[in-house]
Amino acid sequence: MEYRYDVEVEEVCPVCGDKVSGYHYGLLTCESCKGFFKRTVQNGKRYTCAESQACVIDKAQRKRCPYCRFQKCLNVGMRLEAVRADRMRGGRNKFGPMYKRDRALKQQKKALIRASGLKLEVTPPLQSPVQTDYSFSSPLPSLPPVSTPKNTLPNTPASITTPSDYALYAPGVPVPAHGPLPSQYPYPSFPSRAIKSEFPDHYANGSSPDSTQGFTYSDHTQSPAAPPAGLPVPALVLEFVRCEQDELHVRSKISAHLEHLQQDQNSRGAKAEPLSTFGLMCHIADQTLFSIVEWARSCTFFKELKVGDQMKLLHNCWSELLVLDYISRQVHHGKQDSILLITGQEIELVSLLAQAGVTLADLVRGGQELVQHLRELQLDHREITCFKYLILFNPDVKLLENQAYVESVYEQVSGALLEYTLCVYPQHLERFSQLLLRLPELKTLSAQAEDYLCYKHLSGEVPCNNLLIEMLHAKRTCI
DNA sequence: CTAGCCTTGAGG
DNA sequence: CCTCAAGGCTAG
Ligand SMILES: [Zn+2]
Ligand SMILES: [Zn+2]
Repeated sequence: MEYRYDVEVEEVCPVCGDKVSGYHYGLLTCESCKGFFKRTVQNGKRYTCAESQACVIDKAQRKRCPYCRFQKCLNVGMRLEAVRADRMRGGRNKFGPMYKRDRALKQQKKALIRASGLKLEVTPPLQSPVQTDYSFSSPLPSLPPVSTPKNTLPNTPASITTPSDYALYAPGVPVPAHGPLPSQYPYPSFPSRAIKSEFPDHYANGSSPDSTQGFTYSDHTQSPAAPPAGLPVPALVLEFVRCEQDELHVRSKISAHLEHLQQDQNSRGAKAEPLSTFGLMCHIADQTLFSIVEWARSCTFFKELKVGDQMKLLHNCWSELLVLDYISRQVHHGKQDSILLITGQEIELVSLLAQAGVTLADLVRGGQELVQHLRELQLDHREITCFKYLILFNPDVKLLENQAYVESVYEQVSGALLEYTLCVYPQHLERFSQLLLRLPELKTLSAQAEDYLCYKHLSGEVPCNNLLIEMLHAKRTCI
């Protein structure tokens, strides 16, 4: 089998099935649907359906019922805001970065499917009596196979089903199918004018988990100093460190995002109330979460999993990873009476505790205890990295397609961490278990933080359209 | 109206 | 520079 490098799995227009010509108004569509959507929105067209508003739209029949065609355009997520009111040509709009992310994801998915697809031909079907060996051998890319059930259609994003999945992985939010509306144009959603519409007034359907995050394959060179004891750092640990994101890079991205937010806020004049401190914190957490997801998707082992399993793992541990990020920053920060934000800002603990309610104050105090404990243990950045993997590859997550793989990764990481702690502190045999005991504490904290966030959300204090809320939704039924 | 092809122009 | 999604144009 000759392999062409880019076997472009012929992408198809989600509206009519014709050939895709690029991203148009939020997603990949064909040229004709692009034009149709533009004409319709620019001229404020209203159509009516001669049948029961359920006409089939395909390449052959798309001309028959513009009403149903436009309806389908909206349903698949084409965005009214991307049609420009001023008809300005050229340039880029705010969807640019999103398109980039979507491309990166599609490419990654393709690679994943290819990898597992190839494996499928060699691996005997299910229940291999042979214990699969997932172990990590030294020259790195001996990455474990991911078994794939045969019925997976490479072309269908079968694993993307929930709204939160969509927000995470797809451009644009699909417009929920309203009943037969007097007008086809969706109602303007909330006064959440967080996202400016390019097209004026009542057509706007403001809702977009907009993010300025793009993919970065950071290849910064860490200098892995040999541990004091002179023993070699386990290869796995080195690999983990190599995959780490550059903190400064993440910081600058988040700072830029917040700056945008601020500008947006200002340009809207005095009409909008200024962003509260809590709101600001939510945005910071949200952006941090984006960077965490980005990290996970590009990290060793994780990217080998199928998207469905990736989602389950992330839904399970996002808050722990978020709290770990916070905690490890404080450990590194090293000051008792202030906390350090990812943006580089320092906040006095006293003033924070004074402003915070009881719940938040308890949370912060709980966090400080854990920080103190970890400082005493002299937790270093390599161990933090191992923590991230131990949290991500939680063997307790159920209903995974590749449970054994996740368990195996967990085992290997904890083995590597043990080895590492012994090579740094050969005399301190307790250290490994001391470290591991912090994980349940961290889990407790993160659960409390989730509860707190949920409460704040219910009282309407969390800014809309963020990944934070999507993640809460994914795990809970309370909202 | 439709849809293929053309021109623009901000962002990288 | 180049890219590529936005708008423009015009036969059919
Ligand atoms: Zn189409
Ligand atoms: Zn119809």
